[in-house]
Amino acid sequence: MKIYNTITKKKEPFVPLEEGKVKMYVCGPTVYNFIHIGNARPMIVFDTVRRYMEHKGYEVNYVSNFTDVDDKIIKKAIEEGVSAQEISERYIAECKKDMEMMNVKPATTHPLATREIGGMLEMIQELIDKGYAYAVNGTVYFRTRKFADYGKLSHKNLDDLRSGSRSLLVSGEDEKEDSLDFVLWKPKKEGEPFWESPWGEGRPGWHIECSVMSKKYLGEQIDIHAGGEDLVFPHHENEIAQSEACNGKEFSRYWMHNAFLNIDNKKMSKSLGNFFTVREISEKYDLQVLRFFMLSAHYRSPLNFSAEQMESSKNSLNRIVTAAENLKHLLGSAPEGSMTESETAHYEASEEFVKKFDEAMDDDFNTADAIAAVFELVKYLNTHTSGENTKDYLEKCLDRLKTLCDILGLIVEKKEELLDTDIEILIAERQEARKAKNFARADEIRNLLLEKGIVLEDTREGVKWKRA
RNA sequence: GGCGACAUAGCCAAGUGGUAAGGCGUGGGUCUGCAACACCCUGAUCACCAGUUCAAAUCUGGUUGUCGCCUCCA
Repeated sequence: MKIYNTITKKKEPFVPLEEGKVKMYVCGPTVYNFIHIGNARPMIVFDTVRRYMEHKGYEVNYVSNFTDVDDKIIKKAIEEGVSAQEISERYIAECKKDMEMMNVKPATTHPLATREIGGMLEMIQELIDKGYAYAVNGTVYFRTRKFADYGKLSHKNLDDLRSGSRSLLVSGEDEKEDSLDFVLWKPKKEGEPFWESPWGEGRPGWHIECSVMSKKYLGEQIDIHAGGEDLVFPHHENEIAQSEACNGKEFSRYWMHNAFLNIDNKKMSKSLGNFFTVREISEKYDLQVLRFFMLSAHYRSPLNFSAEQMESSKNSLNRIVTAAENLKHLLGSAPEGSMTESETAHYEASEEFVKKFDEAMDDDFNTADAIAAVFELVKYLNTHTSGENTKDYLEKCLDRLKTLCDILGLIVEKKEELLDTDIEILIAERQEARKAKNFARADEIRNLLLEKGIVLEDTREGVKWKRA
């Protein structure tokens, strides 16, 4: 398995710190509103990474935080006249609902920044003791000049950064020893949530959260640290500085970053206002469609979101789901017995697509290629299954398809829902009408059901129905 | 201004040295009472120019274009 590592700019073979185990940290969202579809990309992408690793037999300890103290949360709380905690709790709950609809597995641990203040105070103190941080007027800064490797992740030229930021210097910033120094602890402002600290009442800087939570739940060294590409600098660069200065060892072996999601070829951002929330999308589409869309491109390529692409994704996903449904339908009337010789041959031949799928995923999680393999399997199964096949064979085929889809987190098997009695009666009546060649009545019933969201299909093995 | 990425059919998107996967869409056909599903057929020489090589979408240089980071942001 190869992973593209931002820090080396190369695909590297994945070798875990501890055999059979993966320690993975993914930077989570700041919860001051419903998450938007840009937030959803890393969630879906890295959930898929996790699923594939688990499929390969790794025990994955997956940690993803919620940043629940931040200027924007405070601003929103003031607007609504409620506490910051109320805001963050509300949107954490909503975020979890969205994740479930996208079939993103809950993390092993979802730590909250506000519950980890103690650990942050400890790490900040340790950094001060080691000479990597200093306090000025209630603010604690990280001393970037002291950390020799500063810039190794983002590959920035520090002198350029310094001269660039000199012109941006804001008042109050001149208390820093160096323009690149960043905040570990900031003093409270009136009306803001705060905690006691040796440097005065205040709250932690953003970067220190992740260093502390990663250390607490995964240890001083982890296998993979992931997030959106915008986090490379400064967030992840700063995390490395904090963690490595404090712990004296390499923080994370692999750094993974997903590219951005654009909307109609423009960058999406909260400040520009051109964003969709996941919740909005869920009103129009099953979020499985969104998941499929996200996986249809490589995670390191920019992806453009548009209505047209969602329609296309919907149809594509439908092809896979239909194939699974067809298999299940055939299973209903399939004869018992073990696989015949030709069935065995076909089943073995379909292994080729599994192999192609694995190769794609092994190559830095090339989900676009993996999906192509799924489609090839779909076509193969569509062509090589019929009402004459044995139950054994059909079950194995369905299982093979489901296994691949499950790695991608795509649900192809809808829950069995009982038909309302009324609908059953209508289907039966339509069958009578068809027998009597009263097609006008048959079509009338079919359209009636369609309006209720029930789609009928007449197959050789009887009438199939599904919800649109 | 500094750093970096990308440019493949109508749309999306793999492929990084040996004569272009897959999906959507389009058009035609088979099946079906019709429809749906499925299946078959239908499409690109890979932004442009120059070079390296027996051989390049794939390497090198240049041109043009799009985008990202450098500031809170997934």
